[in-house]
Amino acid sequence: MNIQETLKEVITKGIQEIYNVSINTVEFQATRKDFDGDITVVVFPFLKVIKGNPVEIGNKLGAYITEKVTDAKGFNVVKGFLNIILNDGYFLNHFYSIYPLQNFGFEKPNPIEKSVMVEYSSPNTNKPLHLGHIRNNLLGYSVSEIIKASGKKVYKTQIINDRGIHICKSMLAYKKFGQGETPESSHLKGDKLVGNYYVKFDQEYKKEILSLMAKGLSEDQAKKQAPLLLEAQEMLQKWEAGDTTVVTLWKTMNQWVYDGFEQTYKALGVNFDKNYYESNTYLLGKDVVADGLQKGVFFKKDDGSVWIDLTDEGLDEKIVLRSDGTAVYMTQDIGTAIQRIKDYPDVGGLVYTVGNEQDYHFKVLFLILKKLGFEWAGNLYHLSYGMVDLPSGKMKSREGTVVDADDLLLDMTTTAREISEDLGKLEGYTDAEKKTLYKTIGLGALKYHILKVDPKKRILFDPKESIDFNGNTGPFIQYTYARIQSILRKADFEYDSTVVSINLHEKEKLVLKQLALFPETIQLAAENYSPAIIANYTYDLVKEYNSFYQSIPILGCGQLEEKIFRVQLSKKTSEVIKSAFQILGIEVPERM
RNA sequence: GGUGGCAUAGCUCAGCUGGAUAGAGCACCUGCCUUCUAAGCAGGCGGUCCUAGGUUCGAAUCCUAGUGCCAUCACCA
Repeated sequence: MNIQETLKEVITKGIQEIYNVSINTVEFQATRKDFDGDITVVVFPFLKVIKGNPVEIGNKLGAYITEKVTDAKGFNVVKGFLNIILNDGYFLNHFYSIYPLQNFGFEKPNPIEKSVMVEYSSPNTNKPLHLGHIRNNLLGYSVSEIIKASGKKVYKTQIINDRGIHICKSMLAYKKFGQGETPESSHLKGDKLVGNYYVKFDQEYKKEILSLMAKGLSEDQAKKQAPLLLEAQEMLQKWEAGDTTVVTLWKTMNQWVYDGFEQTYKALGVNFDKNYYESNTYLLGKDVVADGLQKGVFFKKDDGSVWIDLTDEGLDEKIVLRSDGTAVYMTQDIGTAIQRIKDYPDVGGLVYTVGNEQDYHFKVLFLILKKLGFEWAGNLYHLSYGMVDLPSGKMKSREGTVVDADDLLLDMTTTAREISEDLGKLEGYTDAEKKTLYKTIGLGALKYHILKVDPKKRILFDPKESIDFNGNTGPFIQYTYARIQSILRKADFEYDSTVVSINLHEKEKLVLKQLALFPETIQLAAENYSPAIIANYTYDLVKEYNSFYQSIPILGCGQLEEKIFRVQLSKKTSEVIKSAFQILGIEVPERM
């Protein structure tokens, strides 16, 4: 039983004995640093059943607790706060209960719990990945790992948007202007090459619009009648009809893009258990809609289009099937969700990592699935995150105002190299080791920078201002890890024994307390789908550790038992740093 | 206009189910490398927690109204 439960029992009993009233909750909080004590009981809520002065009640309770609870050695009362001071033995016991654990804080997959499928990335195959995708990928990957660590099996997936008018646009531009260019001939990454033609299409299309407008058409007319657009639409029809030439080109260009994406994913350190392709799923869902129409979940309008009426839920009517019987995005998403549960019957819930511009779409999707009566429909979550904007505003691929993912990753590595070379601490490292390290640090800086922010908040990214490597940053935490590794390398004595008879230093206690919070932090982060909670926890841990590190000697400590304990404490701290960063998708270096 | 999100130090952000004097980092200023890695530590400066009401012993946190920014409301994705 943990100390909080023990205290709750004792307090309940104490209040019964002293005041002859019963209470059912006790409010605890960690004692603030500027007060003496370890755990605090808030007395105010008791005033509802006990009339009296909170300080007096606090004193009586404090005395009762110190008498009954062996781990409590003293107390003080400030206003209505009863601060309880615990014995060092309590902290040491707790430490040795977690010290030997391999994956402290991680819950083993619970066989009773249903698995979760997390979708993230889900790119279009007509342009390269940019900073917005990076946020998506980092969030999706990390949330997957966090849920896993919280005790559920997780499948990572993406749906690749490999068909549609936008794909035809780059295909058409390539056909017209490509002159047989390939990634090999141009030495371009495949996704970059294809992206160039997407931009090219837009440029040529705009020219056509202008010339049509010069001939007297309105802007709207010109946009609809531009020959390039008509041709792209025609291409889409041919694709849907299975036209060999179009499909061959589509396959070729998509493969280029996949190869390019694969490189970027690898560089980012993300992966997937299962890929879905829109070209396979876009027709799914139609049967379900027909079914739902029979059941009366949907209704048909005179023109044959099928809708759902969500006005009762405060939303609008939403189309689920066009009048010509073709599927819209929603149709597909309904079908894909059902398909996923079919493919993975152990999955009991889905998480969609998609930007907050699609909040409405997912609200509707979830409602529809619920109305269709799927029992898992209550376990759908839209991991909605804020946009990554530039000082100039939104990133737009067609206008070239994007921060390219590959470029950014390279920049981060370069910065890491420059800083490392300046500091010059890598004597004895081979060039290959250094290269790996620069990547670890650069990537760590970027990932931490993005993940430490609450997902729902938008991020303003200024390419001119470099991402920090000092303060509340990834490299700072990695650095602390590396410092501890250095200590462990130098600790050339046995430090396996259990230490019992030492007086804990205040700084040691602070580190211990923070370590103890790791398991509940993982659960909290999983419940909130928030890597930011893990990031902030880790930062707090590292701050406490550094303060300890710098104010008392570890290896230089003359007293053997204390020295052993300090090494053990350091070791455990580094393990937790590593675990926490692992679920953020960030690596830690042995030296830096 | 309807709906949703966000608003905390000059800048970037924490602040768990309401609790003590609202916390970090960056920037600026002071100290600390002949002792375990100074990508660090210790300290200083800096706040009408958007505004106005309300609930409460107690509100940055909950409720209402307003303001600002963003998103969304298509037989688009």
